Amino acid sequence: MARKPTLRDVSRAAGLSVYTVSRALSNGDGVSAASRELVLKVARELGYVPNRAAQELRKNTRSSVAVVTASTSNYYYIDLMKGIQRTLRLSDRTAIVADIAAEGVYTPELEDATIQDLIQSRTAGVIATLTLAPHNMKLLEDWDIPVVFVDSIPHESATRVPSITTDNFSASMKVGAHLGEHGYRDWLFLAYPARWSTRAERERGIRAAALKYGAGIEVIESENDVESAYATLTAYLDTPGRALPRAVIAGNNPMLHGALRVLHARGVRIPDDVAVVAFDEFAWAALLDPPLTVLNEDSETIGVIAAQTLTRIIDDQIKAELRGDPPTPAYRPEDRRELSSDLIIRRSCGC
Amino acid sequence: MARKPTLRDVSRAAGLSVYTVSRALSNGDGVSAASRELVLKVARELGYVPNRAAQELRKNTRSSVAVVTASTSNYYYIDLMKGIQRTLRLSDRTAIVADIAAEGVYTPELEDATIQDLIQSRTAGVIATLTLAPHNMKLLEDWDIPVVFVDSIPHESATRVPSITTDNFSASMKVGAHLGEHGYRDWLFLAYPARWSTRAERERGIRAAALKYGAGIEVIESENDVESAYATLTAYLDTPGRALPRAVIAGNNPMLHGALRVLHARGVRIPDDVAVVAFDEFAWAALLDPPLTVLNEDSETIGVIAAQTLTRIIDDQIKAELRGDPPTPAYRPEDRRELSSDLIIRRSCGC
DNA sequence: CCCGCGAACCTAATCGTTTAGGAGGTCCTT
DNA sequence: AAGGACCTCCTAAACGATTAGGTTCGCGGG
Repeated sequence: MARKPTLRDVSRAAGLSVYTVSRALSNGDGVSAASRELVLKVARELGYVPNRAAQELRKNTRSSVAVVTASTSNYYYIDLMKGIQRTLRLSDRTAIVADIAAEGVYTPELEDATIQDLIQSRTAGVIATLTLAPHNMKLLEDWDIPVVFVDSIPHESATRVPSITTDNFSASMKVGAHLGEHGYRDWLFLAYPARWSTRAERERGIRAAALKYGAGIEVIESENDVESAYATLTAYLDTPGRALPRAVIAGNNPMLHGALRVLHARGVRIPDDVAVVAFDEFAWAALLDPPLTVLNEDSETIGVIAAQTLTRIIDDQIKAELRGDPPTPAYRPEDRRELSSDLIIRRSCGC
Repeated sequence: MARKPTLRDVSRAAGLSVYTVSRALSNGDGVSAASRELVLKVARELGYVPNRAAQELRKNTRSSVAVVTASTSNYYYIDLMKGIQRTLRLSDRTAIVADIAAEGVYTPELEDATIQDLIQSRTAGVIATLTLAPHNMKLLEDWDIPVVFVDSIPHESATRVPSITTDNFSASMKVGAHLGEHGYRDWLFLAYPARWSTRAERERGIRAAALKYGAGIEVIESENDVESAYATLTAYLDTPGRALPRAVIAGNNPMLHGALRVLHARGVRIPDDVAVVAFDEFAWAALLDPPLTVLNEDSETIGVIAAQTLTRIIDDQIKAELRGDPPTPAYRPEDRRELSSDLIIRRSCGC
């Protein structure tokens, strides 16, 4: 098309003012049935499609929500995104994913740049899967952009911000208890960085369980991707004088993947030589060799709840704005939800 | 913040016109070093962030690229997206994923609505992972929105449109040949709908191989998700008088998942009772029980190439526009790329 | 001393919408 | 017949940026 048709083109072709055309297309009143029909017909013939940038500029609205993640190699995000997308579709919003990890590695600069970018595009809201830097939370607050945390919780300076998480402490206790009941007394927790707030809770739960069952617990930390997990665990096991632990607890999906790869590479038998349990159930867990005992965080549901919460806050904001009130996000205490999760017992624990 | 600072606010605070401020912030010339510094300082103090909707409207540019998919439950997309994101980041563009499957099921209406939505937001370009309806291709063409296909190829009415695919025919031949050399003579191909053009190629290759090795081949089709695959295969096997095939070929990732679940549920031993091979290598394939023999489509590379191709076309478009030429996407014949792929032989085939 | 030129800056139009504030016309009520 | 109440439709001002086309001013050359 040489020049894309605009409202004015439709207006000229229909012999009506742009006002009437606009109203007709947006289903507003103040337009006779005849005019509306004419407008719709002409618009169709011309192939008119409204320009969203112009609409958003004029109406001061925005239609997309950003999901901020790092390390998309985490398969857990698939289900999460599914839940989010499904829910957002109901209110005609779209999700864009903003990954603050380049080549798999997180950098604070990239986090800052990403947030800046989100503000530039005046995102309607943010769903964050990891704890964001306080100054970035401040920025989002300044611009009245609501944030909902998922899985991770916000930095303590932002306690009002909603979060949908699992009760990671109890969950970890369950994991530890199961290991303890198997009689294992020598555990290794393969953890990811504390940037994901779940890390601390999970470690705390595991440690509490270890204490209760009189088990020894070692915690090692790796970057949040498969390669790092592989390297970290290998280095740990290769340290002279170090014996295999009796049980390995993988902190999340990438940690699990890395750990399984090193155990396979070394010909270690699971669960006979070492038992393996992990967080974050995912589609293939039951089909692995052996089938994996994992904690079932229902991440699709978490995604749904997060998206619903965010949607509600955004809608409230819009209403407030119409009333002439400031569009400060109205967070409610009950938006901080903590779901429980079950241990799905399969074979890798020794059962 | 009560009212978000705009260019005008910065202009007033700095005592300079909006023109000067705009030029200073966008690093243009015609501004003295002193003024530029002042502007930057004031902008920082006020927390000014440009409004992208206004910029895009005025400059008639757009910064995001849409990835059109259906059925995100396909794990194969993770690597693809990784490649795409990584590449787009280089040119300051962002990817938004537009899923044209609601609750996992594809509908033509949703495809139309999605395309309409992409045009409304004046997307810079589209990466399509499945064949789009001809009228939607027409629409995108009318709006000068370049499209690059990935994995699938476009409908025959749009032969000039680029596509980055694997050579599915040869690949399928490899799969079939390997099965043939194992001496298996009774194959079942679990396929997804032909909306993904790979389906036809893959079936053709398998059939050719079956012919060559004198094997019997049955093809059954399911919707492109795990549940459907499970149901379809179960129904097939439950048909009275039907025996287990000697080899199952899973057409893609969801088909594989469904198939493995029914085989596990029935206590069928792999590869002793039936051999399993699949398309689309993915992260967990080597850790399954047994480790899976799969075709290695390097989907991250495909993503990179697709994003590079699209980026180049968009940049050419922008240049053409600056010259005053029409912004018709300049597709080149060499943009139709077909990569080869290897069979990764593990254990599920009987090796 | 005057002219010309370039740098620095400004005014105002523009991108494609939405919408406040009227204007004109029809029709009912009294 | 006059006054209102409604519709329908229009004009023109936003929204927040970019930029074409001036204007002003200082300075160097003739």
